[in-house]
Amino acid sequence: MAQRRPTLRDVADAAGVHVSLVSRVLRNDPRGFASEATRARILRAAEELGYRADVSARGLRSSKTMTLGLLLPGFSSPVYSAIAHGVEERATRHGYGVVLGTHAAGDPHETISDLVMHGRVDAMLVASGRIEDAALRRLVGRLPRSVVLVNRQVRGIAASVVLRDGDAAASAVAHLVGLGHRSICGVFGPSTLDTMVRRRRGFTRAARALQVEASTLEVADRDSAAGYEGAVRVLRSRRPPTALVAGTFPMGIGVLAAARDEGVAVPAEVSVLSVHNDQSADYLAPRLTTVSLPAESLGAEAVELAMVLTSGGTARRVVVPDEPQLLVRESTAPPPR
Amino acid sequence: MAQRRPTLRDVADAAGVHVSLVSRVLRNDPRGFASEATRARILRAAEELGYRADVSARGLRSSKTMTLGLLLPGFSSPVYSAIAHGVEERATRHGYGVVLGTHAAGDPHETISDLVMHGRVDAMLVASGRIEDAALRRLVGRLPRSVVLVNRQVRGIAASVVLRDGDAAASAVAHLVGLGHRSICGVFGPSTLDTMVRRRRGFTRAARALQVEASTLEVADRDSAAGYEGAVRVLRSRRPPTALVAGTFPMGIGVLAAARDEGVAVPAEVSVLSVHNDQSADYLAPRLTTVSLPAESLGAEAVELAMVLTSGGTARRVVVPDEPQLLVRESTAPPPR
DNA sequence: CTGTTAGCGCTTTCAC
DNA sequence: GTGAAAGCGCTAACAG
Repeated sequence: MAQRRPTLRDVADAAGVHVSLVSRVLRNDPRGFASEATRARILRAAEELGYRADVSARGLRSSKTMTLGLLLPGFSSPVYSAIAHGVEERATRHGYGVVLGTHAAGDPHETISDLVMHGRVDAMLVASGRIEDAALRRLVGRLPRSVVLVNRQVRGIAASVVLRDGDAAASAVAHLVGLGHRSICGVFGPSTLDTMVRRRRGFTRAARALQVEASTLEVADRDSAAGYEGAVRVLRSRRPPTALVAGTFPMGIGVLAAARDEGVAVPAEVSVLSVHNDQSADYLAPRLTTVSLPAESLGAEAVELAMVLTSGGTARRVVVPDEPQLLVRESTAPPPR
Repeated sequence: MAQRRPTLRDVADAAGVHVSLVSRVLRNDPRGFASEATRARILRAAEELGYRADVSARGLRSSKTMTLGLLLPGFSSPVYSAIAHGVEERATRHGYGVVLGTHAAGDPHETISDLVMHGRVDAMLVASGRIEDAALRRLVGRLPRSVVLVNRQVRGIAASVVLRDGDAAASAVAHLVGLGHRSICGVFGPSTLDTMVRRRRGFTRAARALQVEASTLEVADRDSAAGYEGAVRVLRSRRPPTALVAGTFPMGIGVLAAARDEGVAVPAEVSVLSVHNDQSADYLAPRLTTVSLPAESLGAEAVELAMVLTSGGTARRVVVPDEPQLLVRESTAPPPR
């Protein structure tokens, strides 16, 4: 039991050939066209011994670790979980491993440089909104072809993947206007997060295009507490809107709670809607209408872009094309009167 | 820019010594007591060059990858996010990396064996409830000292870390009984998940000890939908209980929604309580009373146990000692009448 | 078609 | 105290 893992050597011996040939055959190296007979023998031997290439050895020799680093600020938001899941799944499909780096409290630089500088990873996927642009640019400057921004764009950094955040917000506005609303307020997280900026822009643009009165409120965070706080302020204002758009799903939960605490009926007196969907939307009171964005694709596409980069391709800005999906539930209705 | 990473060789040259000495000094190898002077020179050179040992090379030579594998079924439940976070944080503190393996759809065996057999990791932390006991035992049989079960115990596998699930459920019962409830129902997920089994046992034991009427219902899953479905059945039964305990937080959300849809007021007509807490508890209607369990510690303790194992220590069953915390919010109250 | 020969960057005996 | 040399398991030139 627990014997040592078989090496290339073991396979070669079993097949009666040289290790290098085994290596080539197993990797489908173009220069390794063995005769059908030996090829079969090698494959069988490898199979029988349960041979798996040692990634350390391979990495050392070829300086490809077959590993991607994923930097997250933590798992505070369901979006991060979705990204992680999408990344892991797609990376696996390409034979890549994923090493996790979070930096809830700590210094993101430390995390990144540890991963990259120890030669642990071939590329870094950075899905943290909290690192400043300048710091990010500095980092990318030192590691030109191996950083992909996820759910974020930064001037001067070419490789990034984002969703149609603006369109999602616009679609929320369109839905409300279709219902008859003429006065809508958007509650968004801090404009240091570029998803929030894009959603706010989409919101404002759509409102202008549809000629409705629209205001936005920026709050300090993008969690339920921030949504709650923002909604309280809006609902207590002199002329409250008839509809509220929350910048994130957790914020939507907060907005709903605020309306309840303020004694404002949803959707009878005010409609509520959030950008981004979540499983639990169906279990809120009332069930929250949302605009769904494919967060898992974000991870998958980021991996694809990383694959392109590591194989010498050129960086691009990717926008995941999936149309935002409006999911009408119970929290939106025509305005009162 | 983007120059190649400095090697041991570079540091040695800069310090005017041999690589082997650098290696020993940098690792604080007991056999490497350099004179204070050279020691200082080496340290300075390494610092200046920004030297970081290449993990592949180190792994190849010492067959220690300084990497832990974390197997999750996905990020379906917030508990998995918490575990991942706890693992990552603690592993980093020990200088270990974490590679993620999920198997939402795919074959968990593939994931595990890929990770382990490619020599990617020194140990595997298995936090999936979905793999069958037998399969797990088989796996551990082949990799004796490198598998740690997280949030799960399996007969025949010594290394595991769990929380005080039973006590958490018991504490929920105690709270309800203290409020005056005499008829309580527990809705738990499938008994193939041993957290569910432990919670159900704790529930039943506490009810018996406190001499109240208690029944349990097993539903097919442990998400909001399952909680909803279970609660509907309970609330429509001939003699519904005055209180419901949900086996997980998502189930608690579902139970709340079911009560609302069935027209049963919470907490006036029925009290609801969940095992496990979550941020969003404060934003539900009504705010959900929960029993909090330290899910992040689960990850941290699993890493500690893995450290023990990889350094030749003996496997043990760890129960994270933290007392479950009852967080009373709005969903529990004395029974009607 | 297949084998030989060098290392990748590091740790680890064993010398001096 | 420090250096020399070997080699972890693999891939990549170059031979044949």
